[in-house]
Amino acid sequence: MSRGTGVGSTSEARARLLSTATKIFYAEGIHSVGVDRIIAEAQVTRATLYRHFSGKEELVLAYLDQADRGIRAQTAAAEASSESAPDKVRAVSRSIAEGIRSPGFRGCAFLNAVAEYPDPAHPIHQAVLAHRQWFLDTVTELLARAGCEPADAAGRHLVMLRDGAMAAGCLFDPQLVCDTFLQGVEGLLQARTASAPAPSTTAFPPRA
Amino acid sequence: MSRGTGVGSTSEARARLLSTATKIFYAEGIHSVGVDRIIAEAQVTRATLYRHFSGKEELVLAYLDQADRGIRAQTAAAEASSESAPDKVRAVSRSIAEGIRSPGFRGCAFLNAVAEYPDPAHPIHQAVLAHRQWFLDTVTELLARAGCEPADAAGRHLVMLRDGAMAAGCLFDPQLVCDTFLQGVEGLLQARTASAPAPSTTAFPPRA
DNA sequence: CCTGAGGGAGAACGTTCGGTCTCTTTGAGA
DNA sequence: TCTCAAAGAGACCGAACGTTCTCCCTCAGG
Repeated sequence: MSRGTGVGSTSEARARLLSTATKIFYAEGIHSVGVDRIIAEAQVTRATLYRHFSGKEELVLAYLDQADRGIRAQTAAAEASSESAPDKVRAVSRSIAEGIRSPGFRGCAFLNAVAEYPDPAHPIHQAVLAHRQWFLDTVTELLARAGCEPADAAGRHLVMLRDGAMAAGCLFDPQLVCDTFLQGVEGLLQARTASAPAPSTTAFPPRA
Repeated sequence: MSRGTGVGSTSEARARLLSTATKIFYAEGIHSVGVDRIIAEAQVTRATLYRHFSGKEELVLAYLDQADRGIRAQTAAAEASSESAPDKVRAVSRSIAEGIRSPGFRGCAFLNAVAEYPDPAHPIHQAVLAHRQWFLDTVTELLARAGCEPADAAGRHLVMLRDGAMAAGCLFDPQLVCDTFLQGVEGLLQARTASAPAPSTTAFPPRA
């Protein structure tokens, strides 16, 4: 009844469904949440869910797709915020750290999802692999332009630090995790580049 | 004598149950595996499971406890295999890399479990936190004896690399992940130790 | 001998799961 | 005005979930 005013061509119920699924799947996991819970919280009937998605699996895929788009946009924005290639790497790393520090952080949505779908042939598993491949490629390209040699090894190193930071960010003190991560990135940039252009303030040798 | 589900029980059926649960939970996750599956594969009846464990949750806790004991033993063995403190760090890291390279590797049992139990108050979540705290303390102590300063930052850095390596080890080429991890550990040791030269020229070996 | 615990076999519990169904109401465009 | 897709409401399905139960067999210790 009093649902909404000016309903456009884009389905409002579908948007509510997806945003609710995103919130709950990320916060509580996938297998442990039933569709009853999602339709109740989205204030949508059962039939509406299956009108927009073929099943729970497609809803999960839509959730991951939305997370993927969000991360790509966030990364692009961070990349665009700096001029030099090394500073682009730093900006992307800082945006990752901001995510870890933000309230409600529950780790990497993709690492969490793949822990629940270990079968490599499963569509959800493959969606995670695709996202990770994009991130590795993006970051390797950035490091190459920053003069890191060899760029692929540097890219794997940066991804490894990110994975560790995302995994630990909701298990340890997020601030300490972010500090460790950003120090690691700085060390990586300085050690792998020949010229070693440091941003005057923070260096790898720690403060106190 | 031993009432309830004491750890010291010497029951043959219980051992079969636990080893089967370990295998299946690690390979396929926890929520997605029912007790029917476990009792069938362990060739044990339903009643026998509930004679030894109060429920599925206690079985999961026993699974994690067994994994914890295994990792502690493996770490102790690696530690004992070397003389100098820095070499002990290298030996522990190498044993981690061996695990990642070994067939059937499906990531860190604890990171996988905590992805399915995000609630910090849940006993399973807390078991993961306890294991991680032990590992951080162990590794920090080792790095302190290796002359790393400050040891706590170095410990967090090493744990972050390990977490990243364990997370990626079953998503990328394990060999590349191990190489990246061990290079990261070597760089950490050389950069954080006062005695080592550690100028940024030779901090990270460019290529193995 | 008897006893009693451990285990096998399996029925059954109530709940929740993901998914399908019918029927009605709504609201915007032709 | 009429039409039709979107959405609500909710009954319903078979299966799987974790759990409890009864009954019977076996075998070592008293």
